[in-house]
Amino acid sequence: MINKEEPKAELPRTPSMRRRAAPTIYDIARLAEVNPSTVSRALSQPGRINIKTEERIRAAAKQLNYRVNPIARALPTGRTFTIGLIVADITNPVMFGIVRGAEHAAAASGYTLIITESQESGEREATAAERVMPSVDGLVLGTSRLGDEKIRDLAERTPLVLINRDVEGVLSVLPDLRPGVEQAVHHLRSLGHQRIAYLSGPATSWISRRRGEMIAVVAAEQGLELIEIGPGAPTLDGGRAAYSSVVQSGVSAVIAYNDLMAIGLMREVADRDAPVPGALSVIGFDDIFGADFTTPPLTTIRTPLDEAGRRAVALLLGKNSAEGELLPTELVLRASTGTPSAAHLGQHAN
Amino acid sequence: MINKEEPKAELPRTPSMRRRAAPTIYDIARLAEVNPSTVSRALSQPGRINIKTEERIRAAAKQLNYRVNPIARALPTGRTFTIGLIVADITNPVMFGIVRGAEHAAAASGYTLIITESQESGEREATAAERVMPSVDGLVLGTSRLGDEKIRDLAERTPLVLINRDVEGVLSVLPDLRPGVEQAVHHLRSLGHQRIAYLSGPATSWISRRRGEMIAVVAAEQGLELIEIGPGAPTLDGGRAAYSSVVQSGVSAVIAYNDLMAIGLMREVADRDAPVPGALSVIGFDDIFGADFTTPPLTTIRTPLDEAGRRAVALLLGKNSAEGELLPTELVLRASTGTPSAAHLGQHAN
DNA sequence: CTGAAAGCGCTTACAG
DNA sequence: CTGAAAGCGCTTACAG
Repeated sequence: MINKEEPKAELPRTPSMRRRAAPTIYDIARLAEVNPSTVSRALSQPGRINIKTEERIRAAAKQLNYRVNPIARALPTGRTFTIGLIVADITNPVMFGIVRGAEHAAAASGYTLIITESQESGEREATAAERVMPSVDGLVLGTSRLGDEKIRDLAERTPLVLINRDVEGVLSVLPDLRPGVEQAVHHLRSLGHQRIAYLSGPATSWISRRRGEMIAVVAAEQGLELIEIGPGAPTLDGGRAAYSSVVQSGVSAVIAYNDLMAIGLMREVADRDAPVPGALSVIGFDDIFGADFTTPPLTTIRTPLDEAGRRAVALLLGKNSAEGELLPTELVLRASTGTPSAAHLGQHAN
Repeated sequence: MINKEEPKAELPRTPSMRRRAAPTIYDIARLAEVNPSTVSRALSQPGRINIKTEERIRAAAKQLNYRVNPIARALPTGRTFTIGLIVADITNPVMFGIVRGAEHAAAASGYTLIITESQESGEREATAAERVMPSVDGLVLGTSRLGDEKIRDLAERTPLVLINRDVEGVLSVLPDLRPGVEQAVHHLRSLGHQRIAYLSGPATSWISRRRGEMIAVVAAEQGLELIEIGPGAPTLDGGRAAYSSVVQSGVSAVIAYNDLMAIGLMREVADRDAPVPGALSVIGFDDIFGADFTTPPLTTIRTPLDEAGRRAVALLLGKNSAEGELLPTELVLRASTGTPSAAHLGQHAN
């Protein structure tokens, strides 16, 4: 489609838009007076052939400004040197960290990243995976909404690493939620909160359930009453939408599934002219870009997103120095948490 | 490297990690009892062959759960159905909008996006372009740091679209800076500012120069004195670093190259216990995610980033319905701008 | 409409 | 060490 376009009359793109044929190993072979197979060896396995010959070939390649065609190389070898990353929603800043870490790790190993979006749909995620699989050496599912079955099925057909998701027999990079959650719950309790809520994310999100479970465990340990609200969309709007449930629940503090929901909830509270943290203390998860820009700055449980992306790619490439190791979490104390006031949002629900 | 790894003894990944051979058109041909070339036609050019035969072939393909191998298809056709997007820095939230828009537009046309980062280096950008070119049907340079020469050279070898950069004879998507800048400058003047600064971005950024030029033109028209500060890194730190120059300049308001610099500057001012906008009014460019989270929320000149990414891909794919049309800009009024106080940051420089 | 063949640009056993 | 050949999974003139 691109190349078939007739040049528009008004645009002077004479040589532009018309692909110049790239030199191949045959061109080099002719120039260096060797067999193409020798060129291939010289270029892809340095040191394996006569040094003189190799030098001659390299010189010819340089002269022709030759670049290997990765597509042509991929066909016989099955190695594409690209990695597919599938995320639920690129719009979500949580992904930025993962994308960035994954891109850097991939680039550092000479790999290219292909990013695809599933739009929070398991079905679309499966389609995307199938579509991209033949072109990649492996897949990382950044925020899978797929069932365990399907994930195992994919893992049988291609190297696969999961982020924030645990499926028996499949590689994954997972956080150690306990330290961050302990610090958060302890922080709330020491502030005087007695009744708190977990605002959960998408029902299909494994990590949302895990976060809720860990909070439940720790809240019980520390003698706090916990109410679960949700599920909701992992977005600003999802957080805003939870406002009335939060009021009804009678809690004085909420830990949201992620920073986006936390921020959305804070803004809804502010829009109702109630103060944060006076009327409601709010804690998020992730520490995304901008979490410290909010008013008040958001207290949040940081999970190292960059590191997750980086490690997922490392696992995929077999550089699994840290295989099985959990990523640390920690509470980042800012200003969205405080002493519950007598007039907190949920007081009349008691 | 991935497939060669010996399965670790402790991991029960027997069939996992070992690629199951995918079915090919030869498998289908055998099953449907036709020639492979017929299979190819049936699948890639529906309606071109006998309907009965086509149905038989489709049934066989379905039964085998066949997916075309895009790499194998790309070799004879030269069409990869993927697009390369090169950005200076994925870390920069400005890119998020572009990436998102580009990804959506690409996906909508059945294309896959490859993202590469040049890390603000023209040299690395050139390398990335060369590396990725054989695998893509076209390139969009999101924030090119390349010289005009090199860009033209690339454009001669592959379909290419520029964002925020104008090079004769090369397709590009550009903003119409005037309305946004006019509104911003007028806004500052009506607030009582008389002496303002433009905090410029990277010296190699074409759009940074354009923004500065447009501000200069409009400031002159409206009778404001303009000082240029910079160049600086287009980051939070770049904004912070400009603090002392801003103080020295004696201005009461600054328009920064982008929101990141604007936010960085605001935070530096706040860290010095000076109020924004009292001590200094600050305006950014772009309206990135989080620009409305800041304290105070950032007044900024919005440029539609998603739309830029989307349109760049559309141009690349020849769906150039809006070719040559400029993207609109507008001032988003928030709270980082106000009346200059007598005690503004730059007062003693006068 | 369909088959047989050649070719896309590489890699890699197999000989010599 | 190097050449000649086959093959990766497709597509597409060329015949029939």
